[in-house]
Amino acid sequence: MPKLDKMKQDYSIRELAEEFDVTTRTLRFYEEKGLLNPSRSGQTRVYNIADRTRLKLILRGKRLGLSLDESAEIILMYDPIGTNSNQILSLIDKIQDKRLQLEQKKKDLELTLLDLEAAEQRCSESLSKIH
Amino acid sequence: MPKLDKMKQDYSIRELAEEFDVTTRTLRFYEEKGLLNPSRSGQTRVYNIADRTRLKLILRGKRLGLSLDESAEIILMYDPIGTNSNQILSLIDKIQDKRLQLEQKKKDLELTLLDLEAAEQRCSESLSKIH
DNA sequence: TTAGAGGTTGACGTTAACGTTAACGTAATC
DNA sequence: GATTACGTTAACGTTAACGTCAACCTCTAA
Repeated sequence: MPKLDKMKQDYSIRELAEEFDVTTRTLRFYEEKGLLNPSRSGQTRVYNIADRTRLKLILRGKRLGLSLDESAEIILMYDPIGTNSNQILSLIDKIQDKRLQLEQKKKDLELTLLDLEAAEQRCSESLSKIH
Repeated sequence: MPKLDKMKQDYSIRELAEEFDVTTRTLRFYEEKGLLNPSRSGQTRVYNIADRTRLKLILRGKRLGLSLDESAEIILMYDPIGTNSNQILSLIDKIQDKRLQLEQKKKDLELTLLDLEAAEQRCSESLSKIH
């Protein structure tokens, strides 16, 4: 009886690259740096849903201005690696650190958005003066 | 009668560098790239309060993961350069574009924060299970 | 069987954002 | 007048994150 698993999905390197609008070189590069670990069919890379998710997180990190190393660090935080109390406690510390950093980033972002809003406002006023 | 102006403040390159925790090389580099334009006393650079503000904005941009060019672009949006309607309209467009980009960035940021929160939660639960 | 579309591993090239060193000028201080 | 502290320009070095070849495999369709 064949095991039918609708959820199981594999992707070629090209499929994944096109979906996320990156090059295959990028995917190989991420693998070199230890950010992705696709399995192999012969020589050929085979990506599964978990790899896809990791890639998504990496690219989200990039959009936030995180380095690949930083994204890798954060992704590691999502996985329950440590098994003893000390490891978990140290992980909690690291998570809180990152959260603070990102909160700071969020504040900077909001300030910039406010500045842009004000600038747009001034533009509109200039326009209405010109009539 | 000497003009006493308490607000007028000048800074040496070192003062500014130390205040913002960057190197003097960085300030000279920003000038090369057209991001700063300090006046000169002889050969020596003299920064005023406006230069300081621009630097602050550049560094804020960096923390957001913006490139220097992007920051320069944004800073230009703060100044009312265009004087005719078309220029102003085009500026408003650009401002709105940037705002959308930054809003997207903010969403990504918030997602990441949620993920980290969840991760921390799981850690805490692991801990309480260990007891 | 050959042409084409996919994959692979090197390995060198490129850009941004500075770091680093050299070689020099100047002003105060010991 | 030599050292020290600060400034200058010029130029080469460095790192991250890929781009861009080249040279090669492998399967399938014409």
